[in-house]
Parts: sequence; C-alpha cells; structure tokens
Amino acid sequence: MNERSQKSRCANCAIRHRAICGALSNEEIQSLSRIAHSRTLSPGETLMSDAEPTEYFANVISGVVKLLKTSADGRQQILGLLFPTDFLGRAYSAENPYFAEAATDVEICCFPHQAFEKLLADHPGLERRLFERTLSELDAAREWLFVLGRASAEEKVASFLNMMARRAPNLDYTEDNAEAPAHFLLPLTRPDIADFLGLTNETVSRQFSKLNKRGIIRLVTSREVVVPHLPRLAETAGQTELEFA
Amino acid sequence: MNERSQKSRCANCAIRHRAICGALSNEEIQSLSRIAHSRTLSPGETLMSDAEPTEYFANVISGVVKLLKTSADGRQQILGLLFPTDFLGRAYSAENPYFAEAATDVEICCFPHQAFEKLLADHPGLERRLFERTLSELDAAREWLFVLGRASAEEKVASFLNMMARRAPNLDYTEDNAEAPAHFLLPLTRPDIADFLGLTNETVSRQFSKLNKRGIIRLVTSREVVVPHLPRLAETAGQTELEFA
DNA sequence: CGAATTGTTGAATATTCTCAACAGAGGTGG
DNA sequence: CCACCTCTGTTGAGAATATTCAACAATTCG
Repeated sequence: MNERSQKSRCANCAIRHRAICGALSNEEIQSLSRIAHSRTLSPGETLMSDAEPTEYFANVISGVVKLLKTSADGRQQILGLLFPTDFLGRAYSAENPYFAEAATDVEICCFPHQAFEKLLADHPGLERRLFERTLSELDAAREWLFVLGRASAEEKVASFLNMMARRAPNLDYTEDNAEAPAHFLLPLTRPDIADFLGLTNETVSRQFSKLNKRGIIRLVTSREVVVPHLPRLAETAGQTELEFA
Repeated sequence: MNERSQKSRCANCAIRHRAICGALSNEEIQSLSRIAHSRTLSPGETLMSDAEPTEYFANVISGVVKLLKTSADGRQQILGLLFPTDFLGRAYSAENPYFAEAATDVEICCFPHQAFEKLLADHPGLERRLFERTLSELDAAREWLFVLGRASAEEKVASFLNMMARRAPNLDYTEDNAEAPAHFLLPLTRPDIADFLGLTNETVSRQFSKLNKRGIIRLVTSREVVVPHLPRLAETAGQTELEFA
C-alpha cells in the first residue's frame, strides 16, 4: 500500500486522459482525488478473488493484471489481460466472477464502491464511457474465443506476440510505424502465456524457438522480443485483422 | 418480413417481462410499440454482417441466433448463442464486429437505431438494464474461454449439453428440478456444435455416441436428447459450477 | 555461491483431425 | 407414393498435433 500525495493526485495522473476518468472535468477530477487512493502490488499478488466481494473498483496505472479462472483439478485459463487505463471490478455488484492477479509489478488507482457508484450516477458521461469499455472487453474476449477455438499452437503464439507488440506498455505502438521493428518486454512468464493460450508451457516454448529460428521474432532474452517486421508476424497469426481492444 | 398487429403488440409480447423492455412501464411500452416491428427468419439467414452496418437493434423472441466469426481460409468459430430475451446489436455504433445468423427458425423484434437510442437516453433504467446484459454476455464469453482453452473434447460436449439443458427454449428449466430428467431439442446441427466448441463435427459426433453409450445422455433422435440425471452430466463437463448467463 | 524458479529441448504417448465410406432423414418431382 | 437426391450424422483407419514425462540449461533471488 503506497499512498500518493493527496492534493492534485488525479490531475497529474499518468493516464489522466486515457482512462475513464478522462470523461471528467478538472473540477470533477478534484472530487475524484478525494475518494481515490493508489496501491502497488508485486507479481503473483491477488487483487480480486471470486471468494470474497471487492471493496473497490480500480484503474490500472502501470503493469499488467491477469484475469483468471481455475478449475478444481488445477487447470488454469487466463480470461483477459488488463493494461494501463483498463478497468478492474464491476459496477452495481461487489461479487467477482473470477480472480485477478498481478502479472508484473502493478500500480492501481482504487475507488471505494459506493463513492464510485455515486460518481457514476452523477456523471452520465462516465457511465457511458464505462459501458463502452465493457463492450471493448466483450469484443476482446470474443476475439480470443476464435483464437482458442480455431488457431494452431503456432498461430496462438503469434497472435499473442502480435497483441503484445501493440500493447506491451513500454512500447509506443502507433499505426504509423506498423512496418517498423517492434521491441518490447513480455509481461508474462511462459506458463502464464500457456494459460492464456490454452497450451502447455513446453508447447509455448517450442513455438517461441520455432518463430525465432524462422526469423519472425528475435529473442534477445527469454523475455525480451524484437519483431523485425510486424506484418509478417500478423500473417503467421492468421492475418485475421484482430483488434485486441 | 412478418408484421404483427400494430396496437398492443409489445404489451402482449411473449417475453414482455423478461427482455430489456421489462424495464419500461405500460405507457412506455405503448411508445415502443410504435417504433418496433417483428421479423421472422429461416435457418442460415443472416441477421447481421460485419461488412455492412445494421439499421436496427433487436430482441430475440423465439429461436436461437448464432454469433460467428469466419477466417479467410474458411475456419469458423461461434462466439455466442442468443436465446429468447437476448439482445442483438450494439448501442452507439452501427458497426458490427461479427456475423449473426439464424440457427433455427427465428423471430426477432426490431427497433430502428436512432429511435432506440433516444429511448435509451430517456429511460436510464433501460440503459442500465442493457449494461447489465452486456456484463452477462461478457461473463458468458469468458466462461467459454475456459471451456475452449482447457476442456477435453468430452468435457466440451458435456458442457454444451449442460448449457442446452438449461437454455434450450422448449425446456422449462428451474433450479427446483435440477435432479429431474431433462428433455430437449438441440437447436444446432453437429457442424454448428463443432464450430461452437472448437472441434470437428466427427469428434462431436463421437463424443455424443460415447455419452449415449455411457448413459449420461439418451439420444432419442440425433437432435432430441434426454438427460436422465443432470448432475452427472455437469460432473462430466468438469463440474466447474458454470453459470451460462 | 547455492537454491529455486523459469525456460528449453527430446522422446514417447495421447488426443484430435483428416480422409473416406456409409447410413438415415427429409424434401422434390415424376 | 415411391425413387432419388441432398444434407446431416455416424463410424473407422491412419496421420498430425499437442501433451506428458523427463532431463537439463539459464536466470533470479537470497
């Protein structure tokens, strides 16, 4: 738990204009500051559990959060990844249908449940923005349904890398340099990637090696990736024009 | 295209209180009647395409609708199924991220885009209800992520049958008779089921035969199923306490 | 520096897919 | 009304793909 200075916290927030808070005016941001507090977590720490209700909503400020579901016999599936500006928790219900866990070092900005719902009620623009984000999450989940159901192991790993090349936080991806080399750090371990793609870590590792040998990616270290030519990676992923909202 | 009598159409609607319209008062329903029209479709007909914007939102009144995504090389994945009371189309955007196709004979109730968005703006309860349905869709999509990523062919088919036992329209499933035999018609063909589960139709067919031999289901015809003991089917599906919103 | 975690690779196995043949149901026209 | 055709579903045999088990390398952390 790592509290920031109280006064202009939100106004100076790194994701001030990209998160849902972007729908709020500067005065409204002031009142938001009063109810918000930030928190830092280490990899593996639980942010949210389906066993107990959550007392807050949160925006991801930095790092990556895994949403996951585990079965009784230990199988695990990552249902989605949250990147900076993404939202964690659900309006109008404190129940959580799944787990959320920090994949990397994570910083989140928390709003108490009740106060946030009041804010929602007072600012229709905010609610609308939240709704649109939920639709994006739905689109993203459905994109992955196709990947999990119909892609080969190679296509799955390529799809994942393709998504990471766009979203990995330390890379400034823009449409302009779609053909330029991409260079980024993977926020997930091999077993995590496997849990995301519905594969085993061995299969993921083998596909990384194969893509590396074929020159579609270059593994600087096991976590550091260079993609010389993004369209070629996208092609390997099945060129299905994915959006990854 | 099959227009109904204009006057009290909505008030007499079979799903009046279960669809999102249930949020509206009787007077409001009157004004809704004025902008709504119903349509019937045959199996295989397209309701919505990602190629062209849709001119309406719609509620499913009867039948089952497939949401699907097809890749360039012909692979197909069903992303979700819409049952009566479910909603088709997206607020605030006429673009569709995927296809919608009638799986059975289907009757839908259509609202022109603009008129419906006005209705949404005027009735916050309606918008809220729409938002909550979207959250349910998101939950359902994420449940299937687990099934597609981590379930065996047998578990996939059992999960599907388990879902059908609850939702197949001609079965009145209630929590009370969770242990009673279920009896229903499958709204999907074997290839459709395969596209839903990320399998081939041959594998689906083999798993049906196996479950039939083991007595977990009884195939009256290829489309008519009896489940003598639902908990046993749920157990075969992986007992993962699925909700299938 | 040593232990523990993370990642890679190989060989054998299991599962699912592909290709192919055939059976049953449903619809159409002679 | 039946013969025929098509579409849907079933089953088998062989092939492909991913998993399991296992050993080992590399990296990180204390």
